[in-house]
Amino acid sequence: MVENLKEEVLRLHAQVCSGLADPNRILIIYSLADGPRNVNDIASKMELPQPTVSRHLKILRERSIVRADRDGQTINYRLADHRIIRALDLLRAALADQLKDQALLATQVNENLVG
Amino acid sequence: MVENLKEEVLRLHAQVCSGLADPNRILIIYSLADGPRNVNDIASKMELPQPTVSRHLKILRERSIVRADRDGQTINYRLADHRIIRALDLLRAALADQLKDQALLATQVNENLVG
DNA sequence: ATACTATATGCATATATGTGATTATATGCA
DNA sequence: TGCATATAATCACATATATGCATATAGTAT
Repeated sequence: MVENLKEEVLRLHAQVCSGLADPNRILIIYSLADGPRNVNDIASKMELPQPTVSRHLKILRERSIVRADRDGQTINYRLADHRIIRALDLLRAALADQLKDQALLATQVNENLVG
Repeated sequence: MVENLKEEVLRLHAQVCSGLADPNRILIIYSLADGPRNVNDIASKMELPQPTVSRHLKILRERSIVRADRDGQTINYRLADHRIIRALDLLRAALADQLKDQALLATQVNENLVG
């Protein structure tokens, strides 16, 4: 019973994470970091077809990463929880350090080859 | 040029995130939080076939989420950067709050229906 | 009703997943 | 050096899911 609960939470967890697995969706999330945006704003900013953005927003909605508020004709999307930005920033920091280390390693290898 | 760089980093970022998109991989990551483990340990602990775990580990390796160190006959896997645990915990906290809110909302709706 | 905005659907293509069977790699010992 | 063993990775297959785009539908305001 407890195992099922754990598994369910894990599944949800993974579901949230799968919402982050596309570059366009990460861009959308960051574009919402400053405040709400509607679909067309995001689409024109990202230079993507509107249906494509809409589909990504649907995925983000289903995972409760963003919320939709209708305001007249437009629907504004906003982040459901800004901790997602902090989580992404943590991953970016880790990624940056890793790339830095790889670059350093490449330089050292190159120096060894040259020197 | 700068745009290409940004896109490349985003792609990498999404690649890292896609490594988190499977429940079994999240379990593997958490099972490595306490220290290194080899493939068979993880497989028996998770009750999954060894090739399945090996495949997930390959994905995690390709995304530099885990690193492999050979020690004699066994290969021990460890987390490349523990910030990934912090990022996952942030997402879990956000998810937990959200589930709590939903439960609260459900209770309130129920009270309204009953009372 | 009409124009405008946003969402949903259908299709083709591409990628992910789990599992059993097989192969590869490295170690340990004669 | 050569062989046996333990460990891990890969292959092959079926199934499932994700993606992009074009088109169609639904909802809102004037």
